[in-house]
This record gives sequence, structure tokens and C-alpha cells, in this order.
Amino acid sequence: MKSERKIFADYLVKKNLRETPQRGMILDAFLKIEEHTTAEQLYDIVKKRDNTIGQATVYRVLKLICDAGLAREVDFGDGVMRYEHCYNHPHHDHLVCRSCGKTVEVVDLVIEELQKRVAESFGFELTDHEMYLYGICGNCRHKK
Amino acid sequence: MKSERKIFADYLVKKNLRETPQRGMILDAFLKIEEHTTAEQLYDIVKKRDNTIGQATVYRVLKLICDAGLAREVDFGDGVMRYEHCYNHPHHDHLVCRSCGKTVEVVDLVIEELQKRVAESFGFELTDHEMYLYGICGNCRHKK
DNA sequence: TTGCTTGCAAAGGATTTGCAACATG
DNA sequence: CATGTTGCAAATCCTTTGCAAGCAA
Repeated sequence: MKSERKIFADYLVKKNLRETPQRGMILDAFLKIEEHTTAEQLYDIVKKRDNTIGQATVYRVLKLICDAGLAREVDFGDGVMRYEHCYNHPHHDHLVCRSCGKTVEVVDLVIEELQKRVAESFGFELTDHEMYLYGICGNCRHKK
Repeated sequence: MKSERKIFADYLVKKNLRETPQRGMILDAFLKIEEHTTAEQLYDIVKKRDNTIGQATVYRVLKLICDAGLAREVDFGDGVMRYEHCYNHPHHDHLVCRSCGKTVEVVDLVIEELQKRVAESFGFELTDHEMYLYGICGNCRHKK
């Protein structure tokens, strides 16, 4: 958490941007949440501490946090962008329960390697990928 | 194309929905396009034949076409939903060029199998998945 | 002081919906 | 005829932007 704040501060300096209480609060709130968050959830949290804050600021700061390499956008295709921690949190994909929404982070190195090969076999140089596995989790299956 | 129309007609009957010239036109236009299409592109095409048609109708019919099993939504994450043929067009994923937007359909059975196993290893029963491979295609790489 | 930041409200873009007029079976 | 269906415009939803006032450096 210390180093994240430092990274953000350094990022602001490097980009000639300013440190403000709003930016600090939003970053702290984001760092405190371990799960995926939406801009609105973050806004609700921060508003409790300072009810004059605007949603636009949350959106703007979230963008900065991503830019600083501390967050990453995750799109589950439900129309709302989610954000997850990026620092000390290497690439991974998501397994999502269609029933309860629970998500699990997954990585499979063999899949990653095969993706690269598939891309290459079509003459593409793979830059990144997105993979969402949807299913029904054990809990939900047993409830039925 | 014959059978697609038949499938759609059967679907309408089964759901107690009606066959209308608009639905026919939109389905035909969709079937004629082999690439991914957006509602707006389809709207532009259909409007040439009948300029009184409304966008809402296109959106509504596109939903019916998906429901009938003839189309499938594809989300490249750029804020616009695309639709692709589904009939006689088995599951596949997409390889997308970050530079020119060109897309290639890909399938890798080993990856598919591994996805299932990864899900199972977390107690999930895989229902479906989405995989988008992003990269730079050969053409774009050589231009630079 | 300089010019980045903020909150507000309005704007945006894609998609959906309410509704009265209109067709289909 | 009873219901679906349509086009229109207004409404949504999430996110972005313009702007004047407010702050950081």
C-alpha cells in the first residue's frame, strides 16, 4: 500500500499533475477494496468521507490510476466497467459464475502459450488478450 | 439462406410472433452480410430499401434473430455491439488487429479443452467462454 | 501567479422503451 | 377483431466534457 501511493505520487510528478485530497482519497479507497470495483461503488465510498465530491472526479482519477499502472479495466460485458488492482498482481483471466456472479482469477500458462501460437499462425504478433470463462460454480450447482 | 429463413419463420410461429415485411428485410440484409455487423450498419442498408424504417425496429429484430439462433453478439469492447452469423457457423473466437481492426476467426481445440479443465479445477461447470486475442497483423507490421 | 483541478450540469453515444397508429393471423 | 408490431421521440445507462470557480506549486 505504501509503494502504491509512492508510485501514484511519482506518476503525478512525472506527468506534471497535482496531488489533491480528492486524488488521495479515491486512490486510498480503491486500494482498500480487493475485489473488482465500479466507478459508482467507489464514488459511494468516497462520498461518505466527503459528500461534495463529484462522480466525474472519480471517473477521472480512476483513469489516472490505470495510467499509473495501478489498476486495470475489466469488462464482463454487462455494461459497467470494473477496475482491479494491477500492482503486484500479474496478468490473469476470469472465471465468472453465471448464476451468482462470483469471480475467480485464473491463469494457465499452456493456454497463454497456445494463444501466442494461434496468433502467430495467422501472421499476428499477439499484444494482449482477454479471456472470460463463464460457468456455474459449485455452490450454485448444489443449491438447485 | 433458405433454411435460415425457414428457421426464423418457425421461430416466429413458435413464439406467437408475426411475420412482417420489416422483419423479412432485416433478416435478409443480415444474412447477406458475411462479416460482423452493427445495428447501425444494418439500419443504413435497410433504410435504402425502405426509408421509413426505424432504428428501434432494427434493434428489436436483431434481438429476435439472436433468439432464433441465427446470430450471436460479439463484443470487441469498443462500445458497439456487433452481430455475426450463427447458423452453420460453429463456435470460434476472434483474433483482432489493434491497428487496422481486421478480425480473423480462430479455434483451437486444445485451448477449448484446457478452458474446461481450468473451470473444473475450481469447481465450475463451464457453460461458455469468450476469448479475444489482440495483436498486430502482418500487413500492419510491414507498413511501419 | 500559472495552469491544473474540481463539481456541476449538460452532453454523448448506444440501446431501450412508451405510446398511439397500424398491420397480421 | 385481438394482438402483435411499428416509427417516433423521449428515456436510459454509463461515461465524458465544458466551464467557471477553486486550489496546488
